[in-house]
Amino acid sequence: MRVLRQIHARILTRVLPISTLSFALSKIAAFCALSPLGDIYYARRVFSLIPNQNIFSWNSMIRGCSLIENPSREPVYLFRKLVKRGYPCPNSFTFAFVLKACSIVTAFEEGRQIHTRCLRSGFGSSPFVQTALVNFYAKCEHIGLAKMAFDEIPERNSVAWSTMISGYVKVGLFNEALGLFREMQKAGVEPDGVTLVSMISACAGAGALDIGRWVHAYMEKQMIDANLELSTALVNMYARCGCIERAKEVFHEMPVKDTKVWSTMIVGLAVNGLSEDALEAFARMEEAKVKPNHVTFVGVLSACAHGGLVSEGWRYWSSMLESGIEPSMEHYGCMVDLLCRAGLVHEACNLVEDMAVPPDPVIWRTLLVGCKKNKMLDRGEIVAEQLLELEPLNAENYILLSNFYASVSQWEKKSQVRKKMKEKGIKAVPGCSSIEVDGFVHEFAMGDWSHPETEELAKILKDIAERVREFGHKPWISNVLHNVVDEEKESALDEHSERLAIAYGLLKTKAPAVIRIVKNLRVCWDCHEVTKIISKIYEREIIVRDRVRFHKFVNGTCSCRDFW
DNA sequence: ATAGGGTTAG
Repeated sequence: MRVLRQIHARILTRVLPISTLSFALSKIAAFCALSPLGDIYYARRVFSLIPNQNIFSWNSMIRGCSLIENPSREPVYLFRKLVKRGYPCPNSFTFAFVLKACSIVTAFEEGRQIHTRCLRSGFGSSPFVQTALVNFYAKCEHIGLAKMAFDEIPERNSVAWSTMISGYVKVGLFNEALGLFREMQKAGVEPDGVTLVSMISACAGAGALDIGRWVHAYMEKQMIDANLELSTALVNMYARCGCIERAKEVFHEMPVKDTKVWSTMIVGLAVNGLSEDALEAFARMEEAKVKPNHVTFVGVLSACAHGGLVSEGWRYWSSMLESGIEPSMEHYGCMVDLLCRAGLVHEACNLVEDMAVPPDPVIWRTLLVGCKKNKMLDRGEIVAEQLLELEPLNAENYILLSNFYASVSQWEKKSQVRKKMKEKGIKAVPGCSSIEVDGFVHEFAMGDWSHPETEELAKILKDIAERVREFGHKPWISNVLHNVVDEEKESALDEHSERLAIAYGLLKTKAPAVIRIVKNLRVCWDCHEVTKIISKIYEREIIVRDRVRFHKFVNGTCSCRDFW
């Protein structure tokens, strides 16, 4: 920037033809706006001094303002100003840049209007604009609109496909992402490194280990360089598929490791129940002089929470504050979780009271779970009141409170909660589990019998139920409605989605293949018990990833040591 | 005379 300022000063001392001056200033403005070494304030000043600003300078400014650290809607305002002035005329670059800006700040309405204007101006057929539109709608989580924009692209290159695939990943539609990749291959478009990063993320989200392994092998076959992004995605994928050994291998082979991949590894170890290893990795990270950030500490603190390591948790909490990281909601969440799991609900409440910002629903929910586990009815009711006031339309809250009342035999209050839920027309998020078989991810919702192989599935489920009962297991019925007859209660538990997915795994795979399940909610106590028994009587290793962590069931025991 | 779309950790 120092040299640039000198050049700028020299230009101003000379008498130059206006077009030359304009060109020189526009180059200076572009550098200041776009280079990582630039200075957006300087760019704005130079831009305002350019005689006859042409479209190049406008485009640089629009793009530059969206590249800064905390982008605002400034690019959109610049664009509006440009349109209002009527000169110079926006081109396809302008639309691509401003749409990108809208995607960064998720300015949905603004982007929609720009889309309309773009079609009117005849730039709807530019492949760059088309891809920018797909990206914009996907980032705003309007995935249907993104898909419509994608479908309208006549010639799709790998960038267009990657955009749509990453869009699906962004909104959690992992199976759709995997399906689109198959289509991409059918269409004969070669995936590149960026496509594979999104694919690996999709596999991580879906728990699709076999496809993930395939992508890894494909990468090596095509000699696609394992760069930082790809390696990080792989570490994450293996860890989130319960293959922590493979995750470690990829991690150790990396020549350069940044904060993100260290954090990935730490979180991966933590969710796999390897708390000590996660803390050990954190120590190595410090030795390697890689600076931890707020995400790293989320991993470290959650490792402490899952391992029940209270004093360590406080120690890392202090060291986080010392290193100047402001505790975020998630950090408080980890600490509250840690304290509640250890039965220190009062301490958790004190911490929440000391928070500088108002607690979010996650914090209240964690506290409520803590109160439930420790049967603290009065405290729990106070917490529940806060939670329902903050989030009156979330079914999960009512179900949690209802189960809380059930666990302390407060049947009257329990039915009141259910009634309130019904009155408000709130529907529970259905439990959903998936399993990957032969390269396809099969999804099962609770009590859903729409799977094509439903008859065989029913047979296995019956077999499981009988053998589990013979084994001496008694379902814990207060977890379900108390006002139905006992038999019905048991069958409702039998139909929890993970049971269906496990049954499908038993049907479709043979020992010693591991049965890997991904669940969208946390496992209930009964399912946890039953899965332990299944692992023993069917002699199969079963790995369940629930919403928070892994359970590895082997020969009747679980890696979480019944602490989750 | 000048430039561009898709990617990694909670």
